[in-house]
Amino acid sequence: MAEKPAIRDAIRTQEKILAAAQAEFARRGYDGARVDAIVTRAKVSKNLLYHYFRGKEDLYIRILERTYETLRRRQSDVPVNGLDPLNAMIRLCENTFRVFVEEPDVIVMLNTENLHRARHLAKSTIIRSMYDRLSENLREILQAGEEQGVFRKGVDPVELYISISALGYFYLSNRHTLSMLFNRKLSAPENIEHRQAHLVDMVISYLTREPQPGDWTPELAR
Amino acid sequence: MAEKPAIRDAIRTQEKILAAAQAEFARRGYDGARVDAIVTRAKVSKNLLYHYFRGKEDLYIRILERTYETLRRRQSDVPVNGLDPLNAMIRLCENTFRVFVEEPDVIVMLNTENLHRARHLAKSTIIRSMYDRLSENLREILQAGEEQGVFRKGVDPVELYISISALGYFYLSNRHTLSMLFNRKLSAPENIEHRQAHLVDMVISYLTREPQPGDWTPELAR
DNA sequence: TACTAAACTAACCAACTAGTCCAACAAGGG
DNA sequence: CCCTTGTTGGACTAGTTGGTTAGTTTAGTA
Repeated sequence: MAEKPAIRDAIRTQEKILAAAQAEFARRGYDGARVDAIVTRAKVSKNLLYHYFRGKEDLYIRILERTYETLRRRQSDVPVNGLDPLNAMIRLCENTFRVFVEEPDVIVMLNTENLHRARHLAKSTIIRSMYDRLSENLREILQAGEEQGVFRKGVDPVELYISISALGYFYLSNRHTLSMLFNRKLSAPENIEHRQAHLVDMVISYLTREPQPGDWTPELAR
Repeated sequence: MAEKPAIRDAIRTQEKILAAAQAEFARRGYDGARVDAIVTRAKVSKNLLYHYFRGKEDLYIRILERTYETLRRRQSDVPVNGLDPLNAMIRLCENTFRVFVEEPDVIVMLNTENLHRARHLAKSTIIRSMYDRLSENLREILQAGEEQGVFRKGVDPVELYISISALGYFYLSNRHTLSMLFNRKLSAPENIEHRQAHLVDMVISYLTREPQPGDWTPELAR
């Protein structure tokens, strides 16, 4: 902000390349991305890319790491502590959804990485360490809610986190096909808002409903 | 069945090519898929592929159409009619999830198509016509449940369908990264079963809970 | 048996793609 | 002024990739 757009700034240049790489990978996926397209986007010569980075895969892993950093930072930069369990949970839901809405690149990166069966994620020790705190955090909220009698008992934190993510993620990641099939523009702001409310509604309904035995047959033993 | 594995059988050969193409596209996505890999998988010469199909994209669209056919057929081949709303809904949830579990290619194909922003889907009129009945069907179940006082009022069928899909789809499509981050093998059969029960639990909890005003602040107007 | 259409193949091609090499230029600090 | 560091340009390669050409084999039929 205070600095001029310096002509020769190694860090800034690398940042430009990374930004271009992110845009390209998030647009086309790993196999669809073109190194030439990245250097063009970054307005940088090809040599420079190979000067600062080992190559396409190296660049991809960097972007993947940044993706998870963004995800975790934005999920946890909320003062969830200090709130009562119900409002903490609502906040957590809204935050998770908001990240996906405001950082759409995240979704494509995660999809791409899953297409590759988490091959690159396996190589990155940094990312895996970021998820230790999450389920712990979630467990605390759940336990507090349980003790206060507002949440049902025995909720699995991981399963719940997956559900919270799922309700927003799928809506956004599959919005192109869904919009076409249901003739409804899912990315319209009012629909996004509506989805957020629906997400919160579902999660809280689930948590605040005491499951009655014999309520509905589990149907597992068919 | 009655026929021998005929040496020269045009239809059978095309089927072999399509099967190989599906395997390849579902494994690597559109850009990662290789035409050479398809002909090798199909044990067929390359030009035969170009004899029967226009090219890679044509083949891809064929597979995409088959994907949606499978999806819709397997979702609706259940006798949902005749059941009470609650059990009909449970069946619908289980079916939707089961398709994703048993036809994992579907997930990758849909992800791939969304990466390409439904570009190919837009070209296929056949697929779009398959989704007219779905939301109608869902609306009927919801209305019946509403009238019998077992479901809450004013549920949006499309929003609900997206949620039902989401809870299973995301779990499976992102299982590679999630398994690694949470140190839990999501594709283990017992976990799959567990997820199915959780999915049904969430959906039914949502539907059977009458939302109380002031229950939790919508938090939309911050 | 001669002929034909369809089924099928091997070899090839032109375009593309990730990555390299080398020579040079530009800016700023000492 | 020089030296380090940042940066560009262009030509190049080795391997891939989607797609084509030119031709062979097989089954059915008259």
